[in-house]
Amino acid sequence: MSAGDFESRWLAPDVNAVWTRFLHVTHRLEHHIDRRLQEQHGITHTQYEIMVRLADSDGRAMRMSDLADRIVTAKSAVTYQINKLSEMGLVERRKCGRDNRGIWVHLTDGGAERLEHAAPCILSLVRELFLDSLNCDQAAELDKLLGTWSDNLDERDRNPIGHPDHRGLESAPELS
Amino acid sequence: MSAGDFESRWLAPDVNAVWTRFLHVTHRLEHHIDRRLQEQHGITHTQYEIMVRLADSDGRAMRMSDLADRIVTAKSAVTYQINKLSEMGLVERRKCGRDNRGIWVHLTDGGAERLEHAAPCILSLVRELFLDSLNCDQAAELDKLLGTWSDNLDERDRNPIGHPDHRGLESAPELS
DNA sequence: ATAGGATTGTTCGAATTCGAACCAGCCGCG
DNA sequence: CGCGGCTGGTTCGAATTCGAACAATCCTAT
Repeated sequence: MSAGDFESRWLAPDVNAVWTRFLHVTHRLEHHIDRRLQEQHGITHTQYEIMVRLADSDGRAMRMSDLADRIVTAKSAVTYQINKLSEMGLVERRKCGRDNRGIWVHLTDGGAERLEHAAPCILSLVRELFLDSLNCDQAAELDKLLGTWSDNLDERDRNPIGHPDHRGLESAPELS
Repeated sequence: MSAGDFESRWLAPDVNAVWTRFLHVTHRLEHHIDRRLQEQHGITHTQYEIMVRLADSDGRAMRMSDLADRIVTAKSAVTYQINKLSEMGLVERRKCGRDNRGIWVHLTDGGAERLEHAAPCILSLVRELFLDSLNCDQAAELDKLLGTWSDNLDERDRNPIGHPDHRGLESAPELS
């Protein structure tokens, strides 16, 4: 926490510390947004995310599974949330002819309206907390990093069993 | 998703898209690590985090409240987890003389051992997914960004009611 | 056609999280 | 002293999440 400490970290930050801070900041960000969203608009961050994803999609609709993938939760959780949103009238289930088991979740007009009411508020929050701190170069750099991480995860998911070409245990067992 | 699309995003990424990707990657990372941790070591990511924080602290001990702050969850959730870890014998509650209501959570020897068993595995995972993709400059840059975001959150928490000097609604109401 | 295998969504019970209410023990001020 | 206000932890009930099991449907290859 001393100035010297900070200075040295700035120049060559401990990579493990970066991961720790990443987790911490990430959680704080989400927690903050979630709370704000519930207090001022009566919806969860998950629900908000679902509605945003729907609004962004062609025909304001998505399949359940695709939603689960985007939001990164269990399918059952999506079912649960869609039930809730459906009861609130913000969302609607419709069968789509092609695939008789598939279901399309549609954002209703009410849902779109509700979203348009909430979005500016939380977008400005995101900007203030997150985006405004990025200059153009940093945004590009971060975007690139996100892409790399995403690719790493993709590869992992494609080949779930531990990489045979990577024995990961020869490196530091320290706990920081 | 086309090559041109990617190219242009690389050069001048849409800031809103950066936030979206950030959320997505963040969730995937945590999900992945959580699953691995449970499958191979029988503990939750939260539990792991708690134990790491304890191991990193002086005397391998922390106060409940401080833990709640670090992990960023409700105090009740910490109580719950500490009960669990305590039943598993990985952690121990002790009163500290000074403040009769305060409680110090200690990492037991068993806990330390368990942690030392799990840590290399998940550290190598974190490296592979996250850290190895950072060169030195990027790590420094990211660290700096994390600091900024953290400061933003600090200021927010210090002054919870919407900043009077910031009217956030004049900007784009688009939902992407 | 048709059996086997994958995919889609739901249901169910268990685990976890949250917030609000609550009980102490600390502190400052009369 | 002794009365309010704070802080640290717990308890409780409600909300949410997860994974596994299930049912229905599609797909592919014989």
